[in-house]
Amino acid sequence: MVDDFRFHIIEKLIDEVGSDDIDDSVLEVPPDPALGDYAFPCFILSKKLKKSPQAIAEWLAGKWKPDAVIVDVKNVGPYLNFFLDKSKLSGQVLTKIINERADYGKGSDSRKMMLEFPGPNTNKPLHLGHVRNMLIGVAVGNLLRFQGNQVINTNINNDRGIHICKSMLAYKLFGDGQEPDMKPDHFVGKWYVRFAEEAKKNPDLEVQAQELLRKWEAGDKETIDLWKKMNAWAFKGFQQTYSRFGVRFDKEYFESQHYKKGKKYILEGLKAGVFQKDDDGNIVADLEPFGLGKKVVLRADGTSVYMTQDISLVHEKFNDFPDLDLSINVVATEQNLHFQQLFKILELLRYPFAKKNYHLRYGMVNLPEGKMKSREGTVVDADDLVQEMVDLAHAAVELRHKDLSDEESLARAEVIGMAALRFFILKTDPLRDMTYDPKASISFEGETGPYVQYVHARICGIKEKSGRPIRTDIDFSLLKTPEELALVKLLASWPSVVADAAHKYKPSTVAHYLIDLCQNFNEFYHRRRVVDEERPALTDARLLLCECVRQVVEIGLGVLGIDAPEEM
RNA sequence: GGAUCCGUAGCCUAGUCUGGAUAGGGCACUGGCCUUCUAACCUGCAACAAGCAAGAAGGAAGCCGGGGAUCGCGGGUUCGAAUCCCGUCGGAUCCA
Repeated sequence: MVDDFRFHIIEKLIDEVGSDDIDDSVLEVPPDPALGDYAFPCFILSKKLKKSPQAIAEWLAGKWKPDAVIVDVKNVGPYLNFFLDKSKLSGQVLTKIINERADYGKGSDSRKMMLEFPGPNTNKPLHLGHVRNMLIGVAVGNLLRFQGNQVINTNINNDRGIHICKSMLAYKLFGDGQEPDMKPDHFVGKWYVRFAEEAKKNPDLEVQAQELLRKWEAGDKETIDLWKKMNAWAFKGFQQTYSRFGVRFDKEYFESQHYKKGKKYILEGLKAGVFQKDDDGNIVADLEPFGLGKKVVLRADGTSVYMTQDISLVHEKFNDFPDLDLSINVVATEQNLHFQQLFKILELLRYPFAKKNYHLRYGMVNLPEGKMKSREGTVVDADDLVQEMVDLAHAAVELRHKDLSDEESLARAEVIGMAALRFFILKTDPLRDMTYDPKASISFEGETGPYVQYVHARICGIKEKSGRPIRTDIDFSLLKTPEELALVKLLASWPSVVADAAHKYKPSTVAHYLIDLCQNFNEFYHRRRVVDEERPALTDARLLLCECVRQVVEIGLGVLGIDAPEEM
């Protein structure tokens, strides 16, 4: 909770029983605040002292004298429970928040990190999987930055290969040179779908696509021009989606620019004996000793595989940013083995940056009907999804406010709809597979983004209505109801919560914290009146508490990439 | 066949790394909190007074209550296991 209080207790514990068994982690928070603010379970001393934990708790409770900070100590069964001076606790926590403002909970890490996401293919628009990828990428980036790190956002554009040639071929054959009449990446995707349809009727198209790829690799001008034109459409469309999701990149990589460069690293590795040639002439890495199988790193004909390119890409990254401490790839869990192999190969090649890579994996997003399959047309498009959420939010806003201008109403809908989507995706542990159920995701009640936003707006409303400034010279002893103390404790825990979330790359931890904080706030709000003309001192104290809750909600939402509106 | 991840109420989910007090939320279900209308004859509570009790409709980005869990299963370690270890079953993903 608050370190000062913790250390105080631990120091005194060490005085009593010695430092052998006591460290920072022995204190717990009791399940019910009525039991105490901190607890020391006496089991661990049982063996050494040859006494029952109950007897130890009783003995320690008898020896402990209340002081200015710990006002009471009680033994309950095998636990020794400590009661803090509540007004000292509130004073310390709320003053800290109000002084530090948006920096409350910021960490002091100072590493330089790179985050890579979402790595789109330029032959079709972004889909639901990319949505999860981007939301996790943005949120984890925010988390790491909030911990004090410098974070470089990068993106690898998979802009070459057979799949790109397929949409190119379809456009070439049936496109009649037309310009996009829709969002340009959707336009490109349309030709990819068209290719699949036509290829079913005419298998020769597959051969023609291969031919087109050869021409592309040979640098055929007409093919390159078409490729540039269609990729430009794709990028233009992606850019629109990125900006709606608040995604921006400091550095973009393009597969087409480095896919050939990997070859030399492979040949170096072959020379050094890290790789071998197999019977077919492929160059392979034998990762059997590490339980990772055998992996082809360069085909017999000298063409590259994904692994070749990825080795090359890692080189580029660490060349561009030599002082990088960590490079994080945000990629779905299905690539797990690939990254394990990649990192092991980097290690075998003895690259200095071998251990500075991390695969931040996340689970699949399935639909209630099962897996998304582009061939069966069950892919949920990212742009459609966003629009659907915003439209629903718009309807909800219109329902509540008839007198808003269209502009204001749409702006609110954007903020609320995006919050609903972001929160729905981010509140689940990234590692978990999740089912995207449109019906559940569009709800604005329960554990949702709008629920959290509403608390923020509500507090802004209370402040406004009170017509009073936030004062810090309040009487903290007035905050004594269970609801108020629960809020103070939750606020106190924010720094450790957000540090933990960053450490584990888990935005979901922040989402759950916010839900908890908001539930507690609403309970407080319904049970205790904040603005009370008759009791100005209490009003000031509660207003300060509200403002601190608001501040932390704003920070927390910000970390998740969600706006905190003052009205909604 | 091998590897990785997952298994917690009807459904979704936190907690698992770092073992401790009744396994925390949400959805759905259910009872209430609010507003309006009807009735205002009788009866009851209250009685200084406002009122409450019935029925119907509606509303809520909010609150309170209720039911609902062999923490997949079996074993082990431990004073203590959702958490650690072993085995097993089921699901997802990747590799072959």
